Amino acid sequence: MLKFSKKADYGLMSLQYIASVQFGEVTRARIVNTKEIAEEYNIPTELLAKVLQTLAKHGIIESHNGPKGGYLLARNAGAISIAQVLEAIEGPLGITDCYHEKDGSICLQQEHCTIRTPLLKVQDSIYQLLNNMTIEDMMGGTPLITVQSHPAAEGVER
Amino acid sequence: MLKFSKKADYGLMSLQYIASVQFGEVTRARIVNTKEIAEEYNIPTELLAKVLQTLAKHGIIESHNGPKGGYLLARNAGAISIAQVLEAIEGPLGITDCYHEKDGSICLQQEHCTIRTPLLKVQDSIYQLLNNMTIEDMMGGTPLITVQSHPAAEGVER
DNA sequence: TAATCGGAGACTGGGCTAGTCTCCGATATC
DNA sequence: GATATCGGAGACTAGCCCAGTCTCCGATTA
Repeated sequence: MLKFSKKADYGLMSLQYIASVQFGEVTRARIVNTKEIAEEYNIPTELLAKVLQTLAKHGIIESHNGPKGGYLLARNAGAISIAQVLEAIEGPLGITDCYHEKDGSICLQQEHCTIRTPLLKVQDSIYQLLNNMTIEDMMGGTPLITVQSHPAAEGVER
Repeated sequence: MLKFSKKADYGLMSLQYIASVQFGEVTRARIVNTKEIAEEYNIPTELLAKVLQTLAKHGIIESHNGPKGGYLLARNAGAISIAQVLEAIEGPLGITDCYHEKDGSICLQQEHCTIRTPLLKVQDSIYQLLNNMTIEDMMGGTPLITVQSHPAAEGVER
């Protein structure tokens, strides 16, 4: 449940990669193109292209056309939150349908719905969480860590 | 993004309703059946039946067969967390596929994946959030509140 | 001018969600 | 004990959306 789309994963990986190349100390700062990222992470090139185009359209990265073209972060990695990336790729956060009834569809439960308000609090909390974590925060991540499902958290502890 | 399934919504609404009938002060405590909840919230009866069966199978509610049968909360509303309900209905929490590779499918990005560890922290935070809110907490909710998308939270503020 | 990049649209297959239908077993009531 | 009312469970379906592919275009650099 509550899964990110693959596009979102790809987006986050790409941003993390671009940031590491652009601001990392290992190699000299340079522009990064779609193909390079796709090969690095084994992502289908043309799908990744769409993701990066979306991020560029939302002003998260800058695109540069032509040979030797590619992408650069539009602002510092510490100024790009996960929430912004997810919203760009997956659209606005909405735990429940009724929080953005764009298509005019009306919630049949609306008349007696009692979970709308409390769930909105949950949604806002999650949003804060995602909005407070940035690409920069993600860059300390060590690859190839074996991860167990969700360790501690079991039952209601209050 | 990050949307609950309708089944999850239905489950939460039902639990809230059952709790209000079972522990509420308005009417005398009584057992509640599928049809009653379905009519109250305009939910397809047979779909709701499946949801309730799932919740019963996970020990969140007790089922009683036969005429005058129905459901009761298996424990106090304060001891049923949203996380438990969602896990019963939608399966284990997994922000990203790689956190439960049951089907043996291997993440192609695994070799160089750098977002796995940081995203796991996000996931755990969300889990804590959902695990700390209970059906009882949801029962103060006022129906028919008009809700704007997500008000405050804008940009990265730290 | 040609090669290399991003931009953008149409298109497709597959899986999942939401919902329906049908039959079965359990049990309260008369 | 017969019957009506409940939950239990499985098969089935329509539709949507995600993931991925293909194709063509425009921009830019060498």
